[in-house]
Amino acid sequence: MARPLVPLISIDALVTAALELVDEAGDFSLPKLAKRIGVSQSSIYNHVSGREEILELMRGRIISESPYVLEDERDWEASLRAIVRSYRDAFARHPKLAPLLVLQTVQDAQVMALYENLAVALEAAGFQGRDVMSAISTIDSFALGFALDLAAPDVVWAPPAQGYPALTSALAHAGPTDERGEAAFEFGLEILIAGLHSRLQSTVL
Amino acid sequence: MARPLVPLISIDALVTAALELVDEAGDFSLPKLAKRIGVSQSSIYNHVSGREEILELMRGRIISESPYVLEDERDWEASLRAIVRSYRDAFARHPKLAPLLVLQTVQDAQVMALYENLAVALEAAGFQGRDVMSAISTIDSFALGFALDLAAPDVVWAPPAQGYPALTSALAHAGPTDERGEAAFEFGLEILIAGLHSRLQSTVL
DNA sequence: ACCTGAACACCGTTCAAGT
DNA sequence: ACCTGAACACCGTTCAAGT
Repeated sequence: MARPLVPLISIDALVTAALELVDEAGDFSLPKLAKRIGVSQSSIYNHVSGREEILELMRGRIISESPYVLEDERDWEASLRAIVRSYRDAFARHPKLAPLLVLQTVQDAQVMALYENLAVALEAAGFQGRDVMSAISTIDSFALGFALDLAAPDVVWAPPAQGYPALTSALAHAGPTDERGEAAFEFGLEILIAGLHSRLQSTVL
Repeated sequence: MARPLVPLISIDALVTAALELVDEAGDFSLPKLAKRIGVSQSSIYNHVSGREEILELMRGRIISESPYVLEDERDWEASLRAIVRSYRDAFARHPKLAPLLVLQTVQDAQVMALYENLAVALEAAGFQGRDVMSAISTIDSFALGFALDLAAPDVVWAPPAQGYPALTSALAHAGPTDERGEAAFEFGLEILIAGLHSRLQSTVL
């Protein structure tokens, strides 16, 4: 077979299949991707520059699948909540994807727009100068960290029976895994916002 | 050559060489590691179960190279600062390592002890029940996120000239890269602690 | 116990050849 | 323009063979 009348591959189908592989197995490879869409490995390169671009397309896809609405530009707290929550939800639907993306620089325009909105909200809040960038970093670290937490459910959460009493007791009170993740995220978001408020007050004075 | 009188490989030398490779190139492979210590690829398996164990050993190494001292058990804020700072410093010395470790579950005892100390400090602060675990998750996300930030210096930080005014302006005020990372971490740590304080007050009332 | 070399089943990417 | 198959340079891991 050579060139077909209708292309066998679309970028959309490519991204969908790659995302399915990641959701199922935690990773994807070009051979497996090719097999899934019934095409030869090398023909993928007619649509995409390589593995990295596919990863970046996946980032764009999940971000756009989890849109956020900024109701009132002046309510920075609501904006910040909406943005962080949407970012986290995007990865909650594809937890295995987060670890694959941390190796790579963001290029997706949607994600860039998300950070722009964050910067706008923080200026509206009253942050100035270098603090705007510091706050973005902090929020970014927080959101990324929680996205990764979703992919690694038993990082801390299975200590040996002996020798970690406080940790074991904390775990016993935490409830089942999914609730725990949800509760932790809500807790963290409150901490973050309370911390930002407190910082604003001490700067203004 | 067969079995030498003195082993050619020590785990210590293995980990050191692997860490050098990661620091230099952002990754390591068994062939390259073998070449660096002048040994054949397969002999590595006489000392270590495989790639994953080497990664886990690297985690242990950098954590133990960045010790923390808990001066006063009752001063939870100081304890928390010391722990988070030490964790972050460990990765600051080997920024390229962080992305490689997020794919993997923590098994290192030193790291487990670090979380135990965190749990103790949070209970001393007055957190109870599921909040202890939520607070650990939040601190963990924060520390991990900042560690990753060190490895990806230009994630957000190079937006296109057009279309991202708030982000571009924030960047302009942020200063050089290294200072920016340092300032952001200090800012974030203050936010985190202020947020935890605020949460404690509102729960007590 | 510890090393070697060969082998295996995987990768991502390139490229000439086809229509 | 878009597909194929073969080729290349890489992986991680296993295993029989040596001392």
